[in-house]
Amino acid sequence: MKPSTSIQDYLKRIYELTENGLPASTNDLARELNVRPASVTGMIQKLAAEKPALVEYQKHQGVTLTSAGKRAALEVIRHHRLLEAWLVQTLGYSWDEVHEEAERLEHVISEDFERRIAAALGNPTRDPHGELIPTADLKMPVDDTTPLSSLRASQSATIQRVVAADPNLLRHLDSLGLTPGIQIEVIEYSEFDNNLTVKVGRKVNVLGLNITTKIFVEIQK
Amino acid sequence: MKPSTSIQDYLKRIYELTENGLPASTNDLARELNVRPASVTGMIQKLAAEKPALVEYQKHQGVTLTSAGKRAALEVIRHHRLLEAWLVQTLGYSWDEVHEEAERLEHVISEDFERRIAAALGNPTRDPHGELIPTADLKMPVDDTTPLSSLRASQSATIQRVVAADPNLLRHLDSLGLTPGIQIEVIEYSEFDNNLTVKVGRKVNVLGLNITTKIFVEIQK
DNA sequence: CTTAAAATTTAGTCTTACCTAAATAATTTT
DNA sequence: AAAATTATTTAGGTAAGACTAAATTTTAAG
Ligand SMILES: [Mn+2]
Ligand SMILES: [Mn+2]
Ligand SMILES: [Mn+2]
Ligand SMILES: [Mn+2]
Repeated sequence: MKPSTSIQDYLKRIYELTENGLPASTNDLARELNVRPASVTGMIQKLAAEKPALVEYQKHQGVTLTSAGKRAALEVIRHHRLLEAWLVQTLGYSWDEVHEEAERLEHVISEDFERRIAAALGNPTRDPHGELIPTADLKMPVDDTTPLSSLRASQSATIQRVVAADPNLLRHLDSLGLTPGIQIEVIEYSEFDNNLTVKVGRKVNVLGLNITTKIFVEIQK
Repeated sequence: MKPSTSIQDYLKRIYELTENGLPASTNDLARELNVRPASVTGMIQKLAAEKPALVEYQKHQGVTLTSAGKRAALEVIRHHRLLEAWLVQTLGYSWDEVHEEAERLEHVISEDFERRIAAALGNPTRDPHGELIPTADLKMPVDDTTPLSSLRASQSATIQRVVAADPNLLRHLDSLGLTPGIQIEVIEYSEFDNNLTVKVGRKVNVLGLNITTKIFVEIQK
């Protein structure tokens, strides 16, 4: 049976919070899901009791996904990211507007709908923010991008991915031309404040750590 | 506040069942909603108690929509029919496949999404089955079509609307070329079985009442 | 190592939207 | 007009998923 919308949201957040290899804490989940910690404990216990279990859970030790849970999470994430790509491509949404809409649609589209938009988009590998889209057989491709913050003077790169949810930040980056697919070149690095001076097209901008750690690039050889 | 998915479905069904001018019965609603009559009574009482009331209800006398209820129903119907049109246009769904998908999406799309697809489609007035789409300000246009069953020999007409939910019937009609926008001409009428012999393109078919009462046309002057 | 603070879990409620079984009302049949 | 049938409502439950308040554990500080 297909998990409820609530369960899908829990699994998706657990996936995201455990990408660093560590279990997700009750509090972190509560914050991400806009729900009280007590509710999270209740849901986690339920997910751990499902057959097959969707999460691995030890009291007070946080929670991780089982393989069944991970599969269900990737299913939702695939829907979400394909939807974002599709809303941008076919309805002219901007990348700061798509998230909310995809957040609701992801739970109700059919597998047929999923196949149709994937095909219509040419089976894209990244969403409008550059996040990798899980494949049709629910494997997450490995991301080999590098944070812009680790580049130094004279290095050139292509922006692959921007990790930001805040629409204001996204619009700001858009206005600077810092979007996936764009070529950039690092002009200067300041070791005191970690600022990077970056050339984008013919414009040059000085970017702080708060921005350069959120942009992931592929370095030019 | 936006009504729940359940309430939206109740209001939509009540709208449809009361289009003939009569109140909708508990049993009919239960059948349409795949729910038990007792559940319908419960929900109806709740909808009648809302402020403002969404339905008018007298015990044992059936239920009708208030103006607030009708507005909420038209909102859902507009979503449904725009979605159907859009799924057919942009994702290549056939008219027998769209209904189910739209039935789920209608509850979760934003008003922004609604505006975008309406604009992308050129503000269409009918969905793929020819059903009228409520306007953006939630008025239902008047339908002035005539059932094909009432035409007689030598009359010509354009198909406007096909009232059928059964995918098999829809596919059959599609195979006969009986779809909205198509020109037809009545060759012969049989008063014994009410069959109509109809020319569609260069093909001629004999259609029974079960089909001719489901096809609505605009008669050529 | 003991205490204070923070995180987590338990216990008990609430709301929504269903259900079944039983009671009542309305409609048909005889 | 009474009896039988059908439709509808009431009463009492269940399941999901949230919440608050209180109890317990874990972690951090002194
Ligand atoms: Mn979601
Ligand atoms: Mn899927
Ligand atoms: Mn429909
Ligand atoms: Mn709307």
